[in-house]
Amino acid sequence: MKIGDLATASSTAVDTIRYYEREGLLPAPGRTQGGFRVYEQPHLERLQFIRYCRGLDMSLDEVRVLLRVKDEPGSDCGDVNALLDTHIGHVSRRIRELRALEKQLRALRERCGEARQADQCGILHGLAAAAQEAPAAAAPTHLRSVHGH
Amino acid sequence: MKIGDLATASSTAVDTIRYYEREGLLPAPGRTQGGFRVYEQPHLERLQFIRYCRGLDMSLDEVRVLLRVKDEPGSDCGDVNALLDTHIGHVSRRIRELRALEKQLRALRERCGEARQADQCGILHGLAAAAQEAPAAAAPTHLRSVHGH
DNA sequence: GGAATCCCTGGAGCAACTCCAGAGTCAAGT
DNA sequence: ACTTGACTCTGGAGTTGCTCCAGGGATTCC
Repeated sequence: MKIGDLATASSTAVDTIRYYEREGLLPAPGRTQGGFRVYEQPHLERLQFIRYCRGLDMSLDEVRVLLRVKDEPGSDCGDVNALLDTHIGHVSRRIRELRALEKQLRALRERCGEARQADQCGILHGLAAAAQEAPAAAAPTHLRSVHGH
Repeated sequence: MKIGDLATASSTAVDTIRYYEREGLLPAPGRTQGGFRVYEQPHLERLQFIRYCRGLDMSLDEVRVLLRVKDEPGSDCGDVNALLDTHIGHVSRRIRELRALEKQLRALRERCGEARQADQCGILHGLAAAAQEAPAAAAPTHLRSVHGH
């Protein structure tokens, strides 16, 4: 199958497939005489594995670890367990952060019921005051995504 | 004050301050004869406002909207309310996504109690099977961060 | 006046793609 | 056989919000 077929079969953009190849996640496939990539079933399965892991919010580096263990059937899967534990930790921390954030945002939103003049907007005032009064919290303390830091 | 003082006072990296200036979030300050930036109190307040909003996980584009309204005291703050509502929506959707994700990950983790040979690892098997059996879910359906799409 | 510390600009690099231009290849229809 | 249209190729730039140089100049302190 050609790259377009693989893209359809895996619901992945063609550019993303080529990107994974450059990144060493997918092995370089065969080529036609004209230079088109030709994929087989194992490529599809590997790609689906990668996409599924990405769907679980793993980074490509994390996926790389999984693939490396997967590629050596005799190896020990301790790394996989550890990776998953760490990843679960990241996800639940991020959930806690976002819950706190949501609370803050809802409190802020309550300060301005509906549109008025900007200089009387409770939200803008609230933000300005909070920025002054909470200099420690003024710097972002939480992670942007589940990965990071 | 010079850029380093502003950086200290706002817990912001010097590079970040220059970046905000390039991005038009902070007005270009005065300069010494030698070309050093010289900031006044209003700069600090504006920067703290920006950093606080970033701490609330707003994008710089969102902050830009807030600042624009803030800069025109007579204007209507409807945009601010709308922005906050949208942002709260993003955050709570992201929380829901991450909760579902956490559940999936914990279920997966249960499949391999401790380290064994990779080809018998319940996690790797679970991932491979899920990738096959859930072709619709194979493509990431959720957002990476609270922003996106 | 010399050293240490600051500051300047411009550009590259991160993650994980996405989108483009300009050129070549392939399959189907006539 | 030839044309058309859809597909594919490579290489490079753009995205977000910074961060981290290198190779200079400015200031300040002793």
